[in-house]
Amino acid sequence: MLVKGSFDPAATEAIWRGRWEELHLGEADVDSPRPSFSIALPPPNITGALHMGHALNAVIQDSLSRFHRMLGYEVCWVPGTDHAAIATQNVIERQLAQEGTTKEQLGRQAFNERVDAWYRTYQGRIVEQLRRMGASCDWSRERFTLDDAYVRVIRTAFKELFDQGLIYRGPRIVNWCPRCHSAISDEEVEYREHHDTFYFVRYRSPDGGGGLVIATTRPETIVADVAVAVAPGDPRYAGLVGQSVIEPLTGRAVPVIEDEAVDPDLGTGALKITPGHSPEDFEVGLRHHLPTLTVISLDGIMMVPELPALDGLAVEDARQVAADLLRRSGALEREQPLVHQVGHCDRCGAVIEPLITPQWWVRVAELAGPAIAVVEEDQLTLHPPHFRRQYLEWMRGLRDWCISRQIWLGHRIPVSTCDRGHTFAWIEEPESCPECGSRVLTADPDVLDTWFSSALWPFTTLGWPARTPELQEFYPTSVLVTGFDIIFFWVARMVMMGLRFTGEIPFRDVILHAIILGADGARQSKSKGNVVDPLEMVDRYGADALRGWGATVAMGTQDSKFDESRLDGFAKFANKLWNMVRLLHLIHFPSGEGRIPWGSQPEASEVTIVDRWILSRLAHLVEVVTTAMTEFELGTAIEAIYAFAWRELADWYLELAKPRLQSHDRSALWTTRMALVTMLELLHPIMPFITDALAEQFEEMPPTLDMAQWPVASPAWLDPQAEAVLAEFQQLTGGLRSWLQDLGAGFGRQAPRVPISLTSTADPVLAELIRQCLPLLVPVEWVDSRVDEMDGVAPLVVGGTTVRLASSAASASPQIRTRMERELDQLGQLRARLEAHLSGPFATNAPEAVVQRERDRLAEASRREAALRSSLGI
RNA sequence: GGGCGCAUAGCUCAGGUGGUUAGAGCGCUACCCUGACACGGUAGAGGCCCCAGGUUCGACUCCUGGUGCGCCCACCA
Repeated sequence: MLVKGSFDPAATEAIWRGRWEELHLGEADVDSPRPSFSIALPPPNITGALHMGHALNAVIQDSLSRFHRMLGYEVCWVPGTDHAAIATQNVIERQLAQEGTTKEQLGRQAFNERVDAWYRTYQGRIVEQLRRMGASCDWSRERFTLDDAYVRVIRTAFKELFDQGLIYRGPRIVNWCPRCHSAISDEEVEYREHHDTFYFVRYRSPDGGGGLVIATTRPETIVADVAVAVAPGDPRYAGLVGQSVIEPLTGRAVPVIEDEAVDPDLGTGALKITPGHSPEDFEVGLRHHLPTLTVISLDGIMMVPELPALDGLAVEDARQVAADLLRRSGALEREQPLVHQVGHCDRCGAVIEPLITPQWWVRVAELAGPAIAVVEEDQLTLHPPHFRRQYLEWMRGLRDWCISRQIWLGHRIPVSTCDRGHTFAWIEEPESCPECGSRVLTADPDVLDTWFSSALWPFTTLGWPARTPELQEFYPTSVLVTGFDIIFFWVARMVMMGLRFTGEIPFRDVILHAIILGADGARQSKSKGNVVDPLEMVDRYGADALRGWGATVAMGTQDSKFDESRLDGFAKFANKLWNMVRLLHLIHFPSGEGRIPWGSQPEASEVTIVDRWILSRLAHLVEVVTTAMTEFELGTAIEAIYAFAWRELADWYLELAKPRLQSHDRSALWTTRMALVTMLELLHPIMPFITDALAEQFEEMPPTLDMAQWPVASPAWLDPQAEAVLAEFQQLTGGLRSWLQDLGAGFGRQAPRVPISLTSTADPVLAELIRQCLPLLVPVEWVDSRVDEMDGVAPLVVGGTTVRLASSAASASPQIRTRMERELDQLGQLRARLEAHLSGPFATNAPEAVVQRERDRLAEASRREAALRSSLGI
């Protein structure tokens, strides 16, 4: 198995995906006595394949799932996909446009077939991508927001809200997208900066008097004005309030009114009121019981038969024409450039046209209250915490949610009206009116906002509205992991709906992770060509490497540029792990297969200081990783494991233990195995493939580490003495290596060893370690010369230890001399700084421990300085 | 207009209840194909931790004010 000296991710991953499936690893058992841990996967939109943002999302959830399995939880991670009505429709419409056709030409049925084909393709792709990344979802519970059961659930939820009066239909001003030909919600409006013209237009009095001047960016809507409003008490217009002025395009008289919404400092302080085409004006109109006029069609075309010059024009064109008309009539007094924000459809980019149309609304005031309370009371926690405030402010300022869409794709609004005017919601499509029995029914033509169905996801996937065992066992879910861009679209609404329908929060913790940008720093999008396919990354670096990357960026608070080099680093790490286990494996089985045995536990007398050191480091690691994983800090966890595995276990412990391992030293074998296996267990949630493949090389392991118990370190392993000794040893080794490098000493196998002598140490344990182990790491050999016989030899001083290069060549080496002089210089500066520091107020004000540390450093510096001086003969 | 986040090595990013020697990956330089690994080893170069004040014995870290970048919210026509 480990014959090859390099890790082959593709082969390993295929094997382990198969094993996990055979073990039904992801399948949750509702009857399990274990405590439950559950996650509802944010169902990816089936608008296309997954990108690196989805990969990150899946990695976090899978790591948490596996971690909790190891902690002994029954884990239920429900996967699925979202039909994403308006988004998918747009994608397919764009595709049709490229083919030179439209959905209308195609017809409903052919269009639907097209959509189904699309869904089939991408559903498969998405599931494949998740599997390849190692996602241990419960595939037996996979859901799609358009499947039959889900449809029924949505109707149930809708009917309930409808019957309770929380859903109503009414003509109100909405964000209308003329391109999508549909209303959209406030959240789907994206504001962009526009550089437009501010037109100052005079409305005269009926008697020909001066009247007043209003300022507007939309002169084409003057024909729909029903009033002019000024701020209450504005002295400039005092005489006009209650009078009329003449709208200058068609000459209608409109009243001058007062309203608090008018800011006297803006424009001229007089505001034309156009309730049919402006949300603010609509409100003013309601307050003053003004009529509404509509002059723009659902296609964004002017409808003003009384003014043929404008009639039939697109809004943009009509604006120029209207300005022209006003200019010629002299009513346009002034024009100035204006920078302001204009709403666009976030799906297609078209400019939003506020229009009055009948739509379906959710009364959110009643739903928002509990959703605010659970966050205020910390029943539900957002991570990172600054999102809490964002959530609360949005929730508090919430206006009714427009949930009807006039598009083809999506869940139908389950409402019909009979010919006698009875309107009712249903779950199964009815044949007759439940009130009067009439069989002449008209079904509502609209479909639902995708987010209405998404809002029900966490409990619907567990079987709601039935009181299923799944719901009992796994709801509320434990944690929700999603990108912070959909906190309002989705998270907030799930909280409202969850509380409404189940009486419980839908999840306890919400992890809002970064959005992954393309390497160019822009949002990933197909049109920009900066989308990275996770599968491509898996093919190139392996799934574990991709997951390692995911762990490091998991809790970033910013958008994160995708950095492929991080995957490269983790691919190399995986290879390193492979070889670390291979080292031990080759000792037991030099030429074949076999499982590494535990061997017997060593006697205390067999345990060396190096063994004690690595176990102490291991104990720290268990502590750090456990805490980090519990707090969702995957980045902290993997960095700690990486540093331990490579920088401590491989670089130092294994190098030092090699000869003992080769002679089958009981303590070395046992310690190596303990360190390796524990490290693999800690790493398994994040990098499951390689860790399972390597754990399999050991005896007495479970079929997968998911079934292993999360490691607990023995407190007895903590060993400050061993850590202190090794720290000095490491420093000494590093120093010696530098010197030898300067000397040009060869490190090759046949290179001659440089003679050194140990002239003093404070600590006998350290002395023994140095004698035994230094030559394992550095090409040196011990000679026993007395110091006074070694004229001018170069000393290396670390702590209480001095090692001398016992060679005249060494001391004569100009590089060594230069290095010594440089070091002496640095030490002088350091000493001066420390002395100054310690003689100042620092010594009296700082805590004793800190001061003592500085004193120790000063002593160390002085000692080294003296040794160098004597050696340099100065 | 309000709010939030970020500014640290060439690039992408960690980090710190304030302690004087700030880290990782990738990249770069030199040497080494050393019996687990060249997807490797060793040594190294590279940082006024955005700027200016303040608090403090001590600030990259805390406070205030700037600057720059990004995001969210908002009915200023």
